[in-house]
Amino acid sequence: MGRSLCCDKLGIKKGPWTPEEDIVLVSYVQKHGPGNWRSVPANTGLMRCSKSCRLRWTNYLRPGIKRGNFTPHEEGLIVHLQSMLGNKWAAIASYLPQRTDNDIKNYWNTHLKKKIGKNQAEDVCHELVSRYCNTDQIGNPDVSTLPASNLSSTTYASSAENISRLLVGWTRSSGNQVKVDQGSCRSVFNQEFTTCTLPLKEPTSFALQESSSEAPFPFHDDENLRLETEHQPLTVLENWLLDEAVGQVDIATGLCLDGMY
DNA sequence: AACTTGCGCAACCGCCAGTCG
DNA sequence: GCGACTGGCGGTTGCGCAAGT
Repeated sequence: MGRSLCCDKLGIKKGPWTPEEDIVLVSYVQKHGPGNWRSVPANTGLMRCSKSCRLRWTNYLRPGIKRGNFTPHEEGLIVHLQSMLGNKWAAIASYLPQRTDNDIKNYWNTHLKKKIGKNQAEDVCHELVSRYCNTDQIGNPDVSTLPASNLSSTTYASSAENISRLLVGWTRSSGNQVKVDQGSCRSVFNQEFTTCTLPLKEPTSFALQESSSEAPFPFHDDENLRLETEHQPLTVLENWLLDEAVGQVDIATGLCLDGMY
């Protein structure tokens, strides 16, 4: 038998936190700062284990937490990061500082996983990665171009560093190009054109720059893009745009504009 | 109105890694 | 080096509520 868990101790309360308990915990943390959770139950009289106190603080009471609906931008970012990092919710959360890893995990499990099939999500996100990230000299995405903000805390900073290391392994292979025309798109795989129609209901709602027939993709003929040749990536993109009800997408960056236009 | 079903989310569980004596 | 302890993380559970019948 392993050692007993703290929450197995007699008298330890489980279940939802009451407002009174929240007040006690917040008051204590405001006075002493987060950390040393072991001492929290002992010094506050809370009949909760230290782990429960820490979780309650980090997932619910911590200042700056944004609750409520996820924006299309956040949604896209989660999908994108999940495809690169897998279920590393803490790492993903480091790029959405106002969201907790628990929130992101819940949102993924209850919304995004259903919306986007596994393979589809992967492909969509490869598309998004191409647009979110600048690349370094050898084609690796530059994580610094991701909208990671407010990385000043040590936890978030170290997570961001971990992501940077993970991203090093993500490289682009050569030989594929993609071009987009307004209302339709075509992809080129190893010199072979495959065309898939993009039946935009309202093409003008997308932020096509200028009046050029070619959207300003962030990569050009002389750049390389990793795409699985057995897929129709832009068909996936099409589904993304139509099914996810993303109102406006900047084709150049892949960013959901979320009412910016 | 009563009951059932499905969903969202807060909280718990178990494992792991780091630290300390 | 070793074991105890703590904090962090990802997976899972179960309660409460809304929607459907």
